[in-house]
Amino acid sequence: MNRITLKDIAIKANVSLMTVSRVLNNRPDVKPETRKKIQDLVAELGYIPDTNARVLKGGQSNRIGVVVSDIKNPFYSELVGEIEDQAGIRNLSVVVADNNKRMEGERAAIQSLLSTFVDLLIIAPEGYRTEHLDNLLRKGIPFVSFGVHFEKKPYNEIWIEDILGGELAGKRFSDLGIVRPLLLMGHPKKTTTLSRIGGFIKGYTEAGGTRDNVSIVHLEVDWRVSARYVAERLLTDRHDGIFCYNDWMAMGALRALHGLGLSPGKQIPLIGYDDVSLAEVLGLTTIKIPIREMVHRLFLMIEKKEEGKIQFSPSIILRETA
Amino acid sequence: MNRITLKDIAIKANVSLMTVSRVLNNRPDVKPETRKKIQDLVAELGYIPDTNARVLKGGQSNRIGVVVSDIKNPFYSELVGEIEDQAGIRNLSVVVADNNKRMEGERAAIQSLLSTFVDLLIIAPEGYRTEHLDNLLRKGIPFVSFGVHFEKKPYNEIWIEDILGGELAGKRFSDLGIVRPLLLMGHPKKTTTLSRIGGFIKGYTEAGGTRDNVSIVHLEVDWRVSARYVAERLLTDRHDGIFCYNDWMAMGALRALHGLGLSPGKQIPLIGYDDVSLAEVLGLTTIKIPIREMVHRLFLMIEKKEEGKIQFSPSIILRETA
DNA sequence: CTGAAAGCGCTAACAA
DNA sequence: TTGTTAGCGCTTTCAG
Repeated sequence: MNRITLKDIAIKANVSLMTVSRVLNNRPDVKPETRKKIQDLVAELGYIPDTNARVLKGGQSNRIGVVVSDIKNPFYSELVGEIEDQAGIRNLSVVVADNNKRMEGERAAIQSLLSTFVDLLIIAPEGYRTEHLDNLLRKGIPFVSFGVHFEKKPYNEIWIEDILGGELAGKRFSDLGIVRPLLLMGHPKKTTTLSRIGGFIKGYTEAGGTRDNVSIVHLEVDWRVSARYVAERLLTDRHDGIFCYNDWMAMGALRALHGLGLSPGKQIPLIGYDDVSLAEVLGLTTIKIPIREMVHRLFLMIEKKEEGKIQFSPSIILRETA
Repeated sequence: MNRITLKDIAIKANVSLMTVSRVLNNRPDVKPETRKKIQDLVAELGYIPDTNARVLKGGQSNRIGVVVSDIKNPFYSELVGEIEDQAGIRNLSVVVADNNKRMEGERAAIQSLLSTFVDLLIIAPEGYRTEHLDNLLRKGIPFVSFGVHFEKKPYNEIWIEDILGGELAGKRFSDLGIVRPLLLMGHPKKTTTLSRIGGFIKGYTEAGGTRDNVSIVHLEVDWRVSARYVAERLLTDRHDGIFCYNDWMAMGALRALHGLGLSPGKQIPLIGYDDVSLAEVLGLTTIKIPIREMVHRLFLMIEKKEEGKIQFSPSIILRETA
């Protein structure tokens, strides 16, 4: 394999390692001719610096790690896409780790990213256990929590006000006269789940709905699972509206509604969450999380080395399904 | 930040660096008590090995790099998801680089992955320029091309027979009596584009269709772009069927058809390509690329250090839209 | 079974 | 403006 190293270049150019290093790092103190000669050589030989060595020496890795729950979920793939775009502009590599929707996976994912030594971790946490995040804090490893709010923890965060998101959906359902809403939710311990449920009930009851009529089901966050649930239970349980934890699950519900010969929107209102581009295609009414703006802000935070908690507000996007 | 190193452990355990290293690498020649003591210490201190140092010393990085065109395209996010899953099982990290749909981006992406030193690159190439791949070959950097077939190049490949895929769509359109098919395709120089078009024409004409009636348009691979095209041109150009380069574009076409008040399938047949899970939800007839099986095979290839070209065949999945 | 020495590619600090 | 030295954390080799 025989990678080309600084040394190779130094020898060919008849200078020392350091001179080459200086040129590569754009240091001012190199004679123009020497610089030129080295630059030509670098281009000619196709030299690629070894980030590992640089990191070992205590430098930046120019890598950022991203931990998401499931890259197949379009919310996360759009998130990673935005991060990729912003990172690309800044010449950063993105290392992605998928935790397979498991809390335990989140620990493993972080561990794996740490061993490759990234400059910063962006974590979209499962959110109901925090020891591993506390650990990062203790070790002084920089990270930002994306999406989830930990009120009592001093983590840096870019988060979204999920209670408001739930409220918007609840109010809408009440306005539409839904009397037996079905909430297809994710893991019952996740803060996001709890906030969305709490918000929904708040919005629904404040607008006149009856709390006892709200059915909440916790399912695996996967469209196939939500599709199956809706197909099997919607009619027997006589629900007249569905609010989903995210668009990914709503997509399954939509599929099932079509299968049942029901028209989403006309007969059974359906609201998703996230507003991935899929939602627009499906005509899905949903609660929008402004991913792009959040990621943009995230990078500003990184660059300015700001700390703190930045809150974004969701909004409801009305389309055909509700 | 003060990461915990081998040395820290060695000092605490009153042994040398080497003994600790041996324990961590599961070498047999360590006294059981010593091993136990060190393992306890490792767990207690939360030691995480530094992959960079290991790599520098000439070891494996346990990282694989993946270059895709656009992670927001569900085909690629599913691909990365599958790779993640397989990699996770094997304790490998996945470094993703998005080339922003640009050829030039592909070079940059590869460059960036090489500087972080991955053991292997998985590249879903744009496919109409190959110098950078030839370069990898020359340097002896292991990589596998995913999806695209380079007949005359000795690259390792897991590829899909796109001509057959196109043929299946073309035959279907001819069988359905489509007389003015519209082909919404990607970059005109990509081999995959060319194969799918060539295959379509072959299948279409062999089944009785007239070649001159086939309209081919090359668009940016993005659902918004295809949606706009269909909305603006479908009716004026009197097309009666649409075959898309992939499901991502088909999704846009579907959206536009709904907007025009046309029923996909009944009035205007629509066929996509890839069979991402989205397609199932949308009831989209499509040409299936067996991603999971391909990735599975890819990892077998990696493990056995096999070389060569492995071909998969697409199949048509009939759903509502055609 | 355990340890000492050397060196991977790079850069910070100092020296010339 | 350029070079020398040392060392980041780890593993390979060789010596106890």
